[in-house]
Amino acid sequence: MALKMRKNQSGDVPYNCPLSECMAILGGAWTTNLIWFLSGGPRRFSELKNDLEGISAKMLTTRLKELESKMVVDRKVLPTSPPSVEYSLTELGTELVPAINAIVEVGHKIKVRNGKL
Amino acid sequence: MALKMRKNQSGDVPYNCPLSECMAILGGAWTTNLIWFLSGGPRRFSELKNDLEGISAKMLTTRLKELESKMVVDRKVLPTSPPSVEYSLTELGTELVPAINAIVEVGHKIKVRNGKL
DNA sequence: CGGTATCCCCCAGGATACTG
DNA sequence: CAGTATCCTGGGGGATACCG
Repeated sequence: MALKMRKNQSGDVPYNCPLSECMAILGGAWTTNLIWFLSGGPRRFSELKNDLEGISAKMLTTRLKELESKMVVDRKVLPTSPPSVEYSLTELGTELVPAINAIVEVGHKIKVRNGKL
Repeated sequence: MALKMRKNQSGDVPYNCPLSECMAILGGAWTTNLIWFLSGGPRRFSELKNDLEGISAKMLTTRLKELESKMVVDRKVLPTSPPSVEYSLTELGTELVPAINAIVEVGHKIKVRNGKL
């Protein structure tokens, strides 16, 4: 199912372990998938919207902006008509890929092991 | 900040990529940290509550039950008085650790690189 | 100690409509 | 095509109180 992420009411940081920094990036719903698809190479807005089947334009924009502000994703506007925008992983974003791959790998193991969670 | 995870309204699976299985496990708020602390060895309820500073008993119970039902965590009641309960990672849970370590590692890189996200 | 029960807040994110 | 604006909702999860 889709996952949503929220801050808690206090707004404080509960992550008191080494996971904080990276989870702050990977935390948002769709985020890991977004990075996963971008890891295949630059991708345009509408392509990503297709990749992430079911995501709303609003959330895609939100996540992309968030990742852009965190220097994970690069946004490049191509001077075409109609305008097209290309998103790609920054160097930092690329560094997240191994972690995501590790997740994918375990996910696969789980799937193989017992077709169902 | 603390992260909350929610299902979407449709209840459908948006994860249309290899991340689904594992993220379904790691998705919950506190979950990665919980597994992280358990990776150090068996731990009791109150110890975990201390580890995960700020978590409510309710959520800790919820997450532990969820992970137990997903065969990630094992719950063992020790016949002591007062009663104590020991939680530990199952074999499956142990397989999640490398993925989490990968996340930790990237998080550390990020921290080193620019002390702030 | 190791939980469960209740109450309720809150915002991530979906749906829809519109723009340059 | 690539968004932005607005409205709304549901369930995650905090706070608190209580139990065996």
